[in-house]
Amino acid sequence: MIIIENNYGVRVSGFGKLNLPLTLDGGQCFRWRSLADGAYSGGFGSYGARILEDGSDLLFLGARETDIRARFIDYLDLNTDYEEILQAFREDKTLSAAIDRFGCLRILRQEPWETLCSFIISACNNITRIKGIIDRLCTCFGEKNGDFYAFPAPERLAALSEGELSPIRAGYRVRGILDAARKVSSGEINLAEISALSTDELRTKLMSIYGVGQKVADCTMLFGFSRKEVYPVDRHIKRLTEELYPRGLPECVKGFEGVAQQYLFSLAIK
DNA sequence: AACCAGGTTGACG
DNA sequence: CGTCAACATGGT
Repeated sequence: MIIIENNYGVRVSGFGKLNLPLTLDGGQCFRWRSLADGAYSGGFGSYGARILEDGSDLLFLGARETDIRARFIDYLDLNTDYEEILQAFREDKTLSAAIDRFGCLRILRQEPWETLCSFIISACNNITRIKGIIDRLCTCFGEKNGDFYAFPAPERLAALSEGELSPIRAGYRVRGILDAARKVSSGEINLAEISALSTDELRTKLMSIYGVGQKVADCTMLFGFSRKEVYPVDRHIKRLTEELYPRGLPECVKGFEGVAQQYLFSLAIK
């Protein structure tokens, strides 16, 4: 991979392929939006940026080079070789067609806290509105870094009452947000420590939070703990899986069920 | 204007 | 165990 800084920003090349629009705006995360010029503006944690595609390169604007090297590259999972994974998926007809259509969808390596909180909000909600709620959550309670509002820390949210969270208009999901913030900030759930747990133990831990069932726990594990073998089942994936794979997932996705899931989810929503 | 949205919970049989 | 309504809000 090559990373060079020039007057405009930072150019990254030689990382293989990436479907940037669908990776940043395909339901894995909720803080990016497309601009009129095709660039994506947004961020994660306390890091904001604008990302522009230039051929097979990426141009990062408005972020520091050190953050791009230390954070954004990993966030976009550019250090992972997807060729091998997708090659195996070719054995399945549906996935092969999805790869032809969508190219290389990468599984973002997001922060556990932001992912957990985001997917609590996602419950029985549509993506447009999820984005709106998270936007308000960040502008109301996140620290401002330049023109980007950081995702609020659990300590900040834990100090709030349900009433104080009403401006974000998250409805009944507020109770879950607060329970997660309280358990995480108090250390009752240590996100760094539990990242070492097995999938089943990790899921159980996450599900001890109010508003976190199996689906939200699994999305948190896939997108926030980089567990690519986890297969979150929402209403779309349930329907598609029963339809396509009544006798179980194909052997060729083993170990990367979560990646396959993201292709199927894209088929369902696009 | 009705139907739907990347569900979860608690009550009931 | 499985089913089911309630939950708060607004996008399409």
